[in-house]
Order: sequence, then C-alpha cells, then structure tokens
Amino acid sequence: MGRKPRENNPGAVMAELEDTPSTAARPTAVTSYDVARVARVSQSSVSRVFTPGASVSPEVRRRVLRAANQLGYQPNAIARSLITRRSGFVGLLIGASTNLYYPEVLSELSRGISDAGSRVLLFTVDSESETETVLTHLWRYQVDGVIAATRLDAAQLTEFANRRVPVVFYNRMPPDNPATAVTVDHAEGERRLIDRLVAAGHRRFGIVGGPADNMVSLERTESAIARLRHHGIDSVTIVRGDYGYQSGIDAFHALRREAGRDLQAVVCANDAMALGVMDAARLQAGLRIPQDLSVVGFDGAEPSRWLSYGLTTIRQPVRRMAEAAVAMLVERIAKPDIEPERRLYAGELVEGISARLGKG
Amino acid sequence: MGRKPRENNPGAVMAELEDTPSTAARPTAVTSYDVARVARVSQSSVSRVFTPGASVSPEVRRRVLRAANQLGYQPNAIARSLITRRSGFVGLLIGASTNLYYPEVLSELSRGISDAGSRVLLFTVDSESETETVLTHLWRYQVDGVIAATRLDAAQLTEFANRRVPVVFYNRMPPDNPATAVTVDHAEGERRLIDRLVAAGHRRFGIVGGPADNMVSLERTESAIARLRHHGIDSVTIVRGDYGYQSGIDAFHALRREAGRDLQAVVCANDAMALGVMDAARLQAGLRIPQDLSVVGFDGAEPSRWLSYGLTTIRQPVRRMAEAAVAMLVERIAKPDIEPERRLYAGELVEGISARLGKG
DNA sequence: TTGAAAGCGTTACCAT
DNA sequence: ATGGTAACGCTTTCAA
Repeated sequence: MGRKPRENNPGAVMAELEDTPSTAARPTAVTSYDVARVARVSQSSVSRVFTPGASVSPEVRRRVLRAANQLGYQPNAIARSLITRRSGFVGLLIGASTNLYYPEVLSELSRGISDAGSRVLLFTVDSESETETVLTHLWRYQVDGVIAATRLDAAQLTEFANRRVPVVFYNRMPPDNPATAVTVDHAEGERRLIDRLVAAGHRRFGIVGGPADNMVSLERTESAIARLRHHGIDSVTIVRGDYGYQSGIDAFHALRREAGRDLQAVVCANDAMALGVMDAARLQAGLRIPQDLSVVGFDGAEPSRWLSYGLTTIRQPVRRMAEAAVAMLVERIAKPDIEPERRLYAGELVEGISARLGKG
Repeated sequence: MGRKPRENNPGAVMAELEDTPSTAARPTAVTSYDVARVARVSQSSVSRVFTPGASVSPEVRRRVLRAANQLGYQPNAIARSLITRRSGFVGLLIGASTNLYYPEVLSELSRGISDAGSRVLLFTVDSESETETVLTHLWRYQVDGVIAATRLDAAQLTEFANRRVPVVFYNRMPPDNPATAVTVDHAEGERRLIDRLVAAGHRRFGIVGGPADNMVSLERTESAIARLRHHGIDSVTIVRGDYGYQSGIDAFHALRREAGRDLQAVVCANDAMALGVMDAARLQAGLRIPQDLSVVGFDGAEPSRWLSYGLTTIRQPVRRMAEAAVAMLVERIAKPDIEPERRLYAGELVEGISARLGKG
C-alpha cells in the first residue's frame, strides 16, 4: 500500500540547512525517507545504496551518500531485521565470572562474533534458575544463534532445536546429548600431566575437583583418576572446591587432613584453585614447591604465569577455540541442519616451576 | 490498512495438534496472529495480554495464555521496538581486557542492566580506531543508552548528544567535556595512600603510571605527585607502564636504574602493575617487602588479596559504582535532558602487607 | 536502473 | 473490554 512517511521530519529538515555532517540537532531519528527527499530519489534507491551488491547508478549513489552523510543517516537495523527475519544477534551466555580466564574468552568470542558481522547480546547467568528468563529474552530478540559457556538442560536444548536456533557450547558438554561444542581435550591434558608427574616419581596424589554440577571439572577429575589408576595408583584423596582461589586454600588443608604429610602432588581442576593450593602450601604450611609438593592446574590463565607462581598447567588455545566456536556457529546459522559436531583442542603443557616433571 | 497475515502458519498449525508446550516442530516463528487464531480472539487482544497493565478479561487472558503456551509464542521484541521506538538495548563499551578487575565490573554492569529491564549489547573496543565502527552499529541498533568504559573523543560525544542517546562513563572522563560519569575518587585515594606512606617515613618515591592516553591513570599519577609535593617531596621518579603485570616488572627495573637503591616506595596506577613490581622486587632484586620497599596499587582486584601479595591498595566499590552507573543511565533514558552529573565514590583503603603505613 | 507498493510483527489509536 | 486499522522503517517483488 506504500507507506506514508512523515511529510516533514523536522530533525532532518534542520539538518538540511547545515553542512556539517552529523553534528546538527536532530530531535527525531533520520529515516531513509528523509534521505530520499534530500537526495531527490525514491526511498527504494536509498535502501539499495545501503544494500551491498544492489544496482544503483553512480550518480544516484553519490547523491544519496551525500544526503545521508549530511543528515547523519544510518539504516535502522531493527526495521531491517524485521523484514529480513535475521536479527544479526548472537546470544552470548556466560556464567558467574569466577573463572580467571573468562575475560580472555569473552573478549575473543566477542571479537569473533563482530568479525562475522553479528552483534553480541550478552547474558550473564549467575545461577541456573536464571537460565529460563534468559532464554525467554533470547527468543523475544530472535537471536540468530547462541554461544553458551553455561549449562543447558535437555529440555532447554530441545527448545533450541525446535526453534531452529543453533547453539555452540564453549567448554561445556550437555550430558547425554549430542550437541555442537568446542572444548579443550580435558582427558588428554590430564593424561599428560599425570604421566609426567608419575614419571618424576610421585605416588601420593591429591585431587582438587570443581563444583559438583560442572561437567568440565568432572571430566578433568575423572580423567586424572583414570590415568592414575592406569599407572597402578588407586588410592587418591579427592576434595572439591568451587573453582575459586580461596577454595584452593581450603582444599589444601582438607587434603592434608585426609592424606597426611606424605602427600606428594596435587592436581587441580583449574588454575585459580591451584594458585590457592600453592599459597596455602608455601605460606601456611611452610612447604617448598616443587621440592616438597608438586602442584598442577588447568587452563593457563594469566596469573598462573606470574613470577610468584610459575604454575605448571595445560594452556587452552583460547583464541583458536573461540574462533572455532564462532565459525561453527556461523556455519549453522547459514545451514541449520548441519549435524552436531564436537571439536576437541589439545592444550599446551606449560612447564612451570610448580611441579617436578619426569620425561614425557 | 490492516495487515494481512499468513492465513495459515504451518508451524503454528502443527503445534496446534500437540499438547506439549513448546516442544513441537516449528519451521517458522509463531506470531500473535497464530495465537489469536487458536485462542479465537483478535490479534489486538493477544498483544494486550502481553502488555503489562492493559485491560483484558480473565477469560480472554486465559485462552490467550493457553494458546501462547501451546504454540511456544513469545512476542517479537524487534517488531515491538520498531513501533515503540525503544530498542530496550543498552550498549556496553569495554576496552581491551587488560584490567584485572574488569570481569567484576562487567558482570555487575550486566546484572544491573538486566535488572533495569534492558538487554546488553556488548562491544569490545580493542583499539581506539575501532570506536567509530562500534558507534555506527550503536546507531543502527537504536540503543536506548550507553555505558562506556572506553575513551570517546569530543566529536563522538557530540554525536551522542545530537542523537539524544545518553552515555554514562564508567571510570573515564572525557577531557574538557561535561559528561555523566561514575568514578572512584582517584585523587582522594592517592592522597590517603601517600599520606600514610609519608607518615611511615618514606621519602624516596617512584611512580608507575599507566598508558599515556588514559585519563584515569593520568589523574591517579598527577594526584599522587601533587600530594607528595604537598608533603615537600619534589623529586619523584616516574615511569610509565601499560596497566599489565609485565609492565610492572619492567617498571620496577626502570625505576631502580633511575632512582637508585634508595627507592623506598612505589606507587602504581593499578593493581596489576603493582603485583608485577612486587614480584620483580622480591624475586628478581631480592628485596623484602615491605621492609626494604613499600608498594601500593589501585583498584582492589581479586589477585591483590591473594596470600602471595596482600597488596595495599584502594578498593573500588564496584557493585555500588555499577549500580549507580545503571541508575544514572536509566534516569537519562527516561528524561534525556537531565544535566550531566559526575558521581565520585570514595575507595576503601585496604591495608595489606605490601607497604609500611603510618597513622592515618 | 528506478519507483511504487506490499509486507515483516508489533503497538497505538480508534470506534464499538 | 474488544476488534479493526494505521503506522514503525526497512527490504523486496514487480513494472516501467
């Protein structure tokens, strides 16, 4: 029926008098109709100028761009989304920021999403119960896809499938569900750590696990235990932390109570707890590291490289993993029916000074 | 002219047959027309049911909610934004994530924005040159407001004003421009640190500044120098870091070269550099802290509290500041013409063990 | 290549 | 309280 636009957009009119680009007072937003009027072309032409690969004559393009610049016009992405049925949003779900290496992950993911031409809609999920609320917003804002660094249960995953919104998990795997994910190879990393520790002669191990509901920490812990068993080491003391530094300190003392003084090595599910263990061992128990006790972590967060620590750990290739996650998502936004894929990245063993390691 | 909707939305029709909520296959998104048809009411009524405070009879509400639930309907926020002219987006601009305390800030801001009923559109600005691109996206997505933890120049600020998009700065102040901001009271914090250090008898000071273009570090550094001068201490050695841990290490050695062995106290523009200074001093130069050297930082980032450091620093009240930033923004979204306001928060002096302090 | 008109899914404003 | 229709700002046919 042809829209009847505001005959006279006062903001635009004011700007017409100016010659400075985008510094004019503009009470109401400039639309393509305003630009069309100034450029003396149709609104369709304005649209085409801002549509990559559309056919417009050089003359029209010139006039439109001049008018647009003069008025400070930017196409309204919201209106565009409505008609194209693609929001251009990627939902980014991240959990409580206890993880030391999250800032890196976040900034890499954000960069990747921007580079892919999408916008980041950020949701921090502090507790599991918030997830449903967050999902509601995701649906309302018609996100094209989601990168999740949080837990999603089976029902929630089904809802993604029904709505045909692709999800890629970052370092999380929903249990019993084939889903697309990029993760560091937890098992392989633990295997290498354990092998090298055992090769150095360690026999009495303590393990500091992460939160009970965290699949990542569970997998790391279980891999470590399995590998120790492989080496004939069956009795291992296990305590659980919450991924935070303080819980590493507590875990160390708990281990000492349970395992006694002949504890030789502590394997932690992440770096933050490992640093806590190191501090408790050295500064509270008076142990020398690594002479009296070896400590290893997982992730390769920045503080683990600081001089006070020199933590021996498995470094995640964060940038590559983030890029992969984005690439896998982009692929699935374009072709929603690609089958789920799980991509495993080998971490790099960082030989710090917090553990005595034998030959690989 | 009255929209003529898809007469038969196949996805919705399929779902009608099911009784499970939201688990049915749905090739195309469910709209309010689909819900209206199933509930046997007008589309307007559906809209009202999802509009808080609109008048609908209990009977209609019941039928609509039942149909909506059955179809897995969620109102399309994008379409809503188009007509209401409010996107519900708050743009969050954060810089390179070198700052240790950014994770906390980010998660607090994100929470605050969600609580205010808005969505977070995240932009990480790795370099100044990206800012223009980011702003373009902000305009296109019609953000209701922006919280900026990055630098914006005068022209960019003018553009915000012209477009009537309110900005609140977090710990940044654009030079020579009245803008709304929430910052920790850098000057007051440095003053307290310096006073206590001087009271303990320190006379030979070194200062580790931040990046040259960073107003925050500039203000901290200059406040410190001014306060030292107030105490009659005029000759101070100043070196510049980049806010990162490693630059703290480098800064320490640079200070020693320039100031010599009688350096007594090092005042750093942030915690990360202070931790680098501590490590370099203790582990590379063999100094005892605080007996041979006092070190103080600024921010109160988590690692500064770790046992290995116990950094004496000024802790930002991050939560309160984030809440204030969000509140100030929300206020300005509602009433765009409120005058700029700068809110200063006093930091808390954390008496760690990295510095000898005299009586306050 | 260009312009006119139809729609994307919602809210706003009318009548009833 | 309810239903009908106009509009939000854009992209996308379809003719010319």
